[in-house]
Amino acid sequence: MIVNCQLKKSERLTSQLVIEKLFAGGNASMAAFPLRIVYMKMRKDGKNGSDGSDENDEKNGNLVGKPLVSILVSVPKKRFRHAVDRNRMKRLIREAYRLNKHILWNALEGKDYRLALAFVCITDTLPTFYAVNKSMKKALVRITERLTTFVNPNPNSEL
RNA sequence: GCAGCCGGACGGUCUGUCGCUGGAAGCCCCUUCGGGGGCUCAAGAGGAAAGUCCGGGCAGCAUAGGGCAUCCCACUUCUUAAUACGGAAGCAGUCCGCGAGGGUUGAGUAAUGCAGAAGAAAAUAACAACAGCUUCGGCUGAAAUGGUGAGAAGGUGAGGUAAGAGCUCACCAGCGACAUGGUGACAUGUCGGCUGUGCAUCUUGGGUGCUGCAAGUUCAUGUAAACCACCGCCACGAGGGUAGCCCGCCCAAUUGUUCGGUGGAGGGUAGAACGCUUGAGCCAUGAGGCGACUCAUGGAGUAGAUAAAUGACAGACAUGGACCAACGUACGAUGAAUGAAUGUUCAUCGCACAUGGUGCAAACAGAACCCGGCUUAUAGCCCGACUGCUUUC
RNA sequence: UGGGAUAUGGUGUAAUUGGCAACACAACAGAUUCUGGUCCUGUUAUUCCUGGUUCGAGCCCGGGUAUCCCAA
Repeated sequence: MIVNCQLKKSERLTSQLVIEKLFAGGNASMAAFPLRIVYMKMRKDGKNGSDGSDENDEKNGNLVGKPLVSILVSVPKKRFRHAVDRNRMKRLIREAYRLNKHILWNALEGKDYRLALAFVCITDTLPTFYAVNKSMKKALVRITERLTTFVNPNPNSEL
């Protein structure tokens, strides 16, 4: 199989420090209707901050290391009151990303930074999978365009 | 057949492609030898997982002991790990339903207090009206009638009387005593005196430590102000602790509080592992019991995430009701023919069933330490008991 | 996930064993004025919803709904 369609636990964003940094402000964000996407660049060699330095030291010899992109999915309780609907929305978003992640990964091949992504749901009604899939494709294409055209859209991440 | 009521069971199935989570006794690759990755294999949400209304397990802290207060519970007898939450079978009242049934209330009232407005009066009754006497001002008797109110001194009828009254009698409601039946709540009968309603305090009986897996344990990182021990100085005090009070107990003029110093111990932050899933559990059979339930025997059985897995897409089948099609069967209505008549035959219409096709519907809802109960939300379907109406025999 | 609290006009708050739902501001209408403001008068409530206890419920007791707070 040429296109990698897996989405493991290691590609999920779980560190509280990185999440706080991501939502602290100054990071680029964009809306694609059912979703709002916040993303942030991180240095690949682990000099970005104190978040993962020791882990990178451990795995320097390993070629795999950390994945190129870590993601986070968030569905607020205010929009969907029932846990069933929240779970379904998260599953739809995860599925759409899983099937379209090759767009980003191909663009990031050979670059010297990694990416942290957050998908936030901004709709009140449950969409179909087709709608989510369509807007996910559009959003990922737009992100790759931005990354290639603007070399440094986010000066905060260098500090 | 239709409508209903009570109890119980269930709450989609299968295939393909791509994925997620933890596990393994397998195989392969990498390795700093700690481990990591891939393949394969079998497993992976509920009847309510929900609300958090109760209780228990489990964990930590506290705790010599006793009494009172606070707080909780309250028809009876059982039942459960569980006093309270609950469950079963009953008792008494009340409301709804034609009924099967359903809802709801119920420890006691000896004492004390309160009961707005209305009303004469809300409990030592007397406004109008009644009766007797009268100097016509009133006095006396009595509590049936009127009006107010949720509630007006047991109710109805008869006797009785100046007028009246449980004053007397019969029946009824309530209270007490006795007898009988029942484990009991109570029921029935006899006798007695002659009886207001509601709430609270109260009385009686029983019970009650606090906090909750973000509990708690371990590891790594790491060093504050709170805490403990010792020392010092100035000032104040005779007591302090024991969860509210008292007794009791413990410490205490060699002390306590405040302040300063030294030492011990380790708070916060970010993280990993354990706790973490076999539990008062489930199913079957037999026995006991009206029943809830209990006992015995046998059997099956890997959800365990942590910014939080159990999914996405495509298709098939089953289920439900809707529409359409043609034909068949059964029933009913109308019309025609025939016949003295029941009837028979034909045509049209309606309805039901079976067949095929089309598209539709398919609920409520997602484990987070575990368990039991309750409550709430639920499309549809099945089983059993029973009720009402209609039809046939 | 585990604990806990609240809901009263448009807004902010009251309401004493349970007994006529009150106050301020705002809005609207009227009156006053040549007009506007001030002042005066009036109107605006199914006490979050729904059952129960009671003669009577904002208050007491069940069950829902919504909002908020605390604990890493």
